[in-house]
Formats: sequence, structure tokens, C-alpha cells
Amino acid sequence: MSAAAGGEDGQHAPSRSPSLRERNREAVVDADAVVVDGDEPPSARVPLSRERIIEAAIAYIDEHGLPGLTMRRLGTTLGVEAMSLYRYVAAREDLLDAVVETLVDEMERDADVITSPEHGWQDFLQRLAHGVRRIALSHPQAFPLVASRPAEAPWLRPPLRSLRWVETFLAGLHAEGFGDEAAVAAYRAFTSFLLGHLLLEVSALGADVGPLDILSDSDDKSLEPYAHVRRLAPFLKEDHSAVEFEEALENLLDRVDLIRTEEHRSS
Amino acid sequence: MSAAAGGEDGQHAPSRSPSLRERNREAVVDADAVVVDGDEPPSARVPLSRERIIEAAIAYIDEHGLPGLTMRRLGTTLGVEAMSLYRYVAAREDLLDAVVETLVDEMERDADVITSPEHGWQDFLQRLAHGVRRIALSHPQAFPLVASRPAEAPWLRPPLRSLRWVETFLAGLHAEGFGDEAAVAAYRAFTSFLLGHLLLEVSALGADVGPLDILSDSDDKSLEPYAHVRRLAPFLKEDHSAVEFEEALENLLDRVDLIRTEEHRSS
DNA sequence: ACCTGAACACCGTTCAAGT
DNA sequence: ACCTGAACACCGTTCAAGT
Repeated sequence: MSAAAGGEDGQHAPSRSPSLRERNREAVVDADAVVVDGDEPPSARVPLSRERIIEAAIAYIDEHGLPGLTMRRLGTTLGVEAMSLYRYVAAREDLLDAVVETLVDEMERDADVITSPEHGWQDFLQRLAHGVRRIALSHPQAFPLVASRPAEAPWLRPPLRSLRWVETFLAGLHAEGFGDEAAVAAYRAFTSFLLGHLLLEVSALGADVGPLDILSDSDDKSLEPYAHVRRLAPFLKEDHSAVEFEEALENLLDRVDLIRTEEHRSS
Repeated sequence: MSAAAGGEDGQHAPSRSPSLRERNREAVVDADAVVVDGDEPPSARVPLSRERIIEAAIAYIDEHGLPGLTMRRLGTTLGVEAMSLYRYVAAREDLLDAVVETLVDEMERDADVITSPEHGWQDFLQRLAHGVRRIALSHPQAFPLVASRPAEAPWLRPPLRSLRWVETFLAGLHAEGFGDEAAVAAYRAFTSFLLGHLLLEVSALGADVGPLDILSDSDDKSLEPYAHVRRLAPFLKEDHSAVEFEEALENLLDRVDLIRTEEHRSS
């Protein structure tokens, strides 16, 4: 049924992606400027580096999907044989871990995300949530990795799965007067809210435009037994992800507020 | 870092799994009893079937993880060459789709899940939620597939991603007096709540027992800059997944109640 | 110091051939 | 009708060898 679609993507991947190449070159030039500061051979081949490989991997996943990412194809993309990559990454698995880490850290360079509350904890959490959402939406193919890679510890919950972000989160709430248990409870609620929404949003983006999508305009026989689905099709097809996100975020903030004040009473 | 762990699992998979074999045999005998009804050759080799393959695939993923599942190894598990599988499944991708479908339909055989409300919609949704949770927890390695396989349509949201379950959901709420938009909004809220919680719970189960897990008992130098994480470690390490789930479910039901009554006022 | 050729053990998948 | 042998094009990964 859906096999044909799936079988396709693992095969040929013509690597015509000028923008990718440019981005890499740019990134490396930046790095050199900082480190070597002025004596790089002018027209020499840009050398490989871990960062360059990871960036290329993210770009490749964004363009061709995760299953399309192959050490050999990634090598070709970088103008190099696959074996060369192993100087910088231990294995494909290691590369995928690095991709997740880089994605999560991308928020640090997001100007709208602040690292400690300036206008109250609600604003703080709102910026954090929107920052993660921006990442998810700009890397819809790669984002699911953030959820599916095994975490380093059970309490390092996706999508805020780095020590640094957990620290930022807890420190922020602490500074805003949250008690210890309340901060942790808020962290838990926040992560599961974010993960559910963003994964769903991202999965909707990648949904097959299959036979079920024609469902609205006619009485498709395959929908025969599903009267309610058919009747509600117009509503189901509407995309409310943005407002849904805002509403759920509001609700979450209310819950967090409850958590906060409840703790004040009891402990 | 975590590369060694990841690299390991793709290699050797000694197939000593008597329980698996037994389950398959049993399943097939059942099927034969219904279809052929009495004239199967007594000690003949159980023939392959799509169901048997899918069941075996689920069992294999549960035991060895998703990346360990290989057409060739699955064949061996079933006492057959890999090529034989292609009589029943179009491709590995097709098999994974079938695994997801089977998992989702497993709820149908769950006695505690009812297919239309008997004691109000809250009870109905509660049973549904717990049913999905039971599946997730009993197949922690396979469950993420439910979220990551591309959906057939954007509005078929994981983890309730079958026409039948969406119909059941909508019909149930409709019967309980929900308006059209309210039922759809409830479906959206319900799925994202479920997905977030279950994915997080399942991912915690599979978390590496790595160096970060020792974090509590000593002042690990790697935690130096993370004062709050270190201080809150005792709280972070506590596992509250069950109560967390119940609380979030309660909250969701409250929200759904709001959605329901709001619609009554406006439309 | 950085990259590659050649090789190994594995993959998914096809198809003509066996029983 | 059902399964397999042989083959193909692809993988990840290692390591000795090239520059």
C-alpha cells in the first residue's frame, strides 16, 4: 500500500545542493577567522571538521529525510570519501547524537530566547517554548530524532535534553521564587507539553498526501463505515496548530502557576 | 562517547528466543483452526503468513530494538530465508507500517477499553488513555514508531492514527452530547496529551544508564557548572510517571469539559 | 596531518529456479 | 503454492597505504 512511497527514498539522491555547500564554506571561514586569524591558504580546499559534518548532516536530513542519510552520501555531499568522516565522528550513531545536540543548542543563538527571566517566569517559559517550536518547524525531518534518541538519563527529558537547558530552566524558575519541587514539577509538565505538540505538528507536516486526503469532496467508499469522520472532515482538515499551541501553552502556564502556589502552602 | 553503545546493537543477534517461537506457533494454530478447520498435516512446518511475520517483528523489536530488526534476521527467527518474507510484505517499510497498525489495533482486544461510552465521556476517555498507555509500556521499543512513521493524513494524529479509532472517538463524544467542533477540538487535545506523556515515559525506560546517572551521590566534576541540577538531583531522579499521567489526564478532562460547554454557548 | 583504496561483513530486494 | 540460490546495488566500518 504505502510501500512504494517508502521504498523510493532510500535509493538515488542526486546531490545538487549549492546552498548547502555555501553554508558550510561560510561556517568554516567564520571558525578559521576566530582560531587561525588570518593565515589560511586562500583558495585551498576547506578542511573537514566535526561541525561541518554535523551541519551537513542536518541539511541533508532536512532535504532528504533521515533514512536517506548515509555515511557515503554525506561524504559525497562534502566532497570527500565516506571513510574520511570517521576522523571526526566515531560512527553514524555518534553523528546522530551530535545532530540532536546541535539542534538543541541552536536555541542558544536564538535572540528571542532569554537565558534568565527578565519579565517574569511566564514570559521566560513562553520564549523558551517558542524557541523550541521554531527549531522543530525549521527542521521537521530532524526533530523527531530529539525524541527518539536514547537519553543520557531518564530525567533529561526531550526536547530539553541537555544539562545546560535543564539548568537554565530550573535556575530561571528558582530566581522567580519557585520552590524546589515546584520547579521540577514545572519542568516535567513543560517538557511533555512541548514534546506532544511539536511532534504532532511536525508529523502533520510530513504526512503523506495519500488517498485519504481526498476525503472531503466526495463519498469515498473507503469511508463508508466512518460516518462521523466523514461528517467532521471539514473540521478535521483545518490546521489550527499555531493557535492550538498558544492555547495549550496558556493552559500549561496556568497549571504551572497552580503548582507554584500549591507548594507555597504545603512545604 | 555514546557511540560504542550504539554501534554494538547492529551486529550479532543470536536468535535464542523460545518464547517468541511458541507465541507464533500458537497464533498460527488458532488461525488454521478457524480457516481450514481440521485437516492440517500434524507435524508439518507452520506456513508463513502476514500476521505471523508482523507478530514476530514486534517481538523482535521488543527484544532487540528497532535498528536490530533486519529482514534477514527476522527470516531466521521464523525459520525461513529473508526472501520468503517478500511474499507477504512488500518491503521493510511496509512491514513497519503494519507493525504500527497492529500495535494500534491491539487496543481493540483490550477488555478495559470500551468502544462507546457507558458511564459518561470522562470514563470513556480515561479507558482509552489507559489502553494506549498499556500498549506503549508493553512495547517501549516499538512505540516510538507510532509517532515517527509518516501519517496517512495530517489529521490522523498519533497515537490514535487509524480511521477506526478516530471514528470511535468522535462517535463516542457525539453520543455524549458534544458538538462537532468540540469533538474535534477534544480529539486534538487528547492526542497531543497522550503522545507527549507516553513518548516521554517510554523514552525514560530506554535511557542509557550512563555516567550522568551517578550524579546524585557525589559532586561529580562534570556537574560543576550546573548548581541547580545538582541540588535538585534527588527530585529529578524520582519517577512519578504514573501519578503524573493521572494528573495530566485529569487536567485534560477539565479542559475538554471547558471546550464542550464553551461550544454550547457560542455555536 | 589528513584523506583514500581495498576489503569485510552485513543490508534490502529481485527473479529465475527448485519442490 | 510456497520457498530458496544466486545475484545486484548498496551499507557501515577498519586499516594499511598514500600524499
